[in-house]
Amino acid sequence: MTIVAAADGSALGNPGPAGWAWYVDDSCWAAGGWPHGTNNMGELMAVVDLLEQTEAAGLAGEPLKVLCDSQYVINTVTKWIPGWKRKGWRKADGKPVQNLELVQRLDELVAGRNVVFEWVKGHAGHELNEAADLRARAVATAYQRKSAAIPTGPGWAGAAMPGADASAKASPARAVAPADPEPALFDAAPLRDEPATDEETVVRLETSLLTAEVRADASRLAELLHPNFEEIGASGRLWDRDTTIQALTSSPAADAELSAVLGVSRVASDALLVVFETSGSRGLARRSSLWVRTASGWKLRFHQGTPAV
Amino acid sequence: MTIVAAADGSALGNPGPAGWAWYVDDSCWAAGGWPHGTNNMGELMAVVDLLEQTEAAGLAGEPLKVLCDSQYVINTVTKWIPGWKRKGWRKADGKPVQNLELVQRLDELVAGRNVVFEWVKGHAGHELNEAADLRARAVATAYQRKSAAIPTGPGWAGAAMPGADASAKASPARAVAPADPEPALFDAAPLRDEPATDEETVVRLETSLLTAEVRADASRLAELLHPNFEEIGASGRLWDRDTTIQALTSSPAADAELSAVLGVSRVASDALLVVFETSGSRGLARRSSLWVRTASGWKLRFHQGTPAV
RNA sequence: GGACACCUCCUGGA
DNA sequence: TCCAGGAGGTGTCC
Repeated sequence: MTIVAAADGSALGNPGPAGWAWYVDDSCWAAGGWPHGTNNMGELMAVVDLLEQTEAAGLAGEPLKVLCDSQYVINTVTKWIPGWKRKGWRKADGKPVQNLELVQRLDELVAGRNVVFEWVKGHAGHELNEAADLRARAVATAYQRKSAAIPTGPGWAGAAMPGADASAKASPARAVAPADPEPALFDAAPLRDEPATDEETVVRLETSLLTAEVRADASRLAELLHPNFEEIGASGRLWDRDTTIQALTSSPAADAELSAVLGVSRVASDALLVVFETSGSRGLARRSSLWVRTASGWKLRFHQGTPAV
Repeated sequence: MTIVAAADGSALGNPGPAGWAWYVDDSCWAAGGWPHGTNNMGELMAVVDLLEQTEAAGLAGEPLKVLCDSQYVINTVTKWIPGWKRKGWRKADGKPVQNLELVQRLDELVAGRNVVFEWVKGHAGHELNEAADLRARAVATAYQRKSAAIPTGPGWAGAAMPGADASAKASPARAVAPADPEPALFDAAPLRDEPATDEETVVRLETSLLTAEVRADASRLAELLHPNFEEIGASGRLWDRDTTIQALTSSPAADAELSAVLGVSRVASDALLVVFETSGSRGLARRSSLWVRTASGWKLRFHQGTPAV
């Protein structure tokens, strides 16, 4: 039989704490989210996860109907992707497509599957849509409260069970009940994808920039340096992005190491300032780095170093 | 003396039988309503009538403070009207502004008057607000019962009297000549001067920080330096806010001047990065300043200087 | 310019 | 709990 599921996303403040969910019935739904995301990331991820879980459950051959209130998602998958591919994942205006990773996952997942998308008006009383909405919002709220318990749902029952195999499928309608009779609504935050805080992320990135490995890697540098990156070096010299990448890759040896992080502060919702010290062949230097969050992650926007007496 | 009045509206069922009222004291208040109206019509009309009656009483020159629990009314008069005018009385989404007639009356009435609006939380025990609320609701209830008697209040004593004219003003304390040539001290959106861009503002502030005048002024410094201000000085020394203010005020002489602004970039919606050069007794230095916008204006969050070869 | 979604805030009610 | 009257914004695409 055709599987019918609703998918929805939520982002408090947008961007802000975000959640996604898909829902078939009370014993078959899943949800997740991020400490910081957009409404559209949520809308996309809800569909991506639905496709992944049905596939993992061996239902890739089953017709699937996805109820979705986001025209962005529906148009992405049914209209816009072919054009974007043709243009190297560029939009009509030449700028890169947003949420590219999710969009490409969606594109691959949908290939060869029997899926139809149906637009439903949001908040109009459609039962499945409301159920997905509720669960997506619950996750966003949990992230907002920095709650430990993220209500992720049972997923596709049977698929989630490591032991599930063909023999188990003898049983009725929708697979086996999980060993735990409890519907398992609230999983403790799974350790595996414990989201690092933004502060941790940025310090990790900062540290990586001091390693020879990253300094030798032009594409990694290009990922980490903001398009408008500038730097005032410890010598007082001004550097721009291209010059910096060129200089680093041509002599990547690490010449200083991070000796202390003096502070990591959020100076705007999407900007973190890291103040730290390095020590190396040229002595102690105090440094600041301004990291900003973009659609494709945290980028170093500005750096300045000053030799310390 | 400054007149202080509360204004409030009420609509049973919303929309439904509706009332409005303003209140100064038990002998000076007015109320009215409609058989069918909205809460916001009531909130607007309460202020409109207050302005009309004070004007008719010859008190247009008197400072007036309006206590109002409706953010809709306060934002309308202090923030949104200029934008609506620019867009032909359209809202952000292109649809027409609601309650247009009342809004335009309010706009005309407020022009050239010395009015301040203060938001008070509804139903939080503010005496004047409760008194106005009571009277607005009484009118709405009267309309609901199709009562013949609508409690409209005494109005502005004397003003409501048809015979009131200039000669009557010999009487009490308040009142000043309405011919007052004073132009409008209304503190919302001064239309007269083009607002500076954020970039201009921040460069001006940055420049002012290099003057002896500002460096000597602890309270001005306290205004300009963010509560979490930090600095890496050109010597490599770390400074915090208090230490900086103390050092500057104890030896405020300007020891460098701004020789070039190398860039002003928005790194977040409320954060600007200024990169510039100074030259002074200790030679050339390249510097960066991170300014962030707070409720009380732009504040310097971080500064770093590096001597240039 | 259009569309869908995600919100934020205040008030008024039943 | 539920609903309505009002405004502001962002995320995304065409």
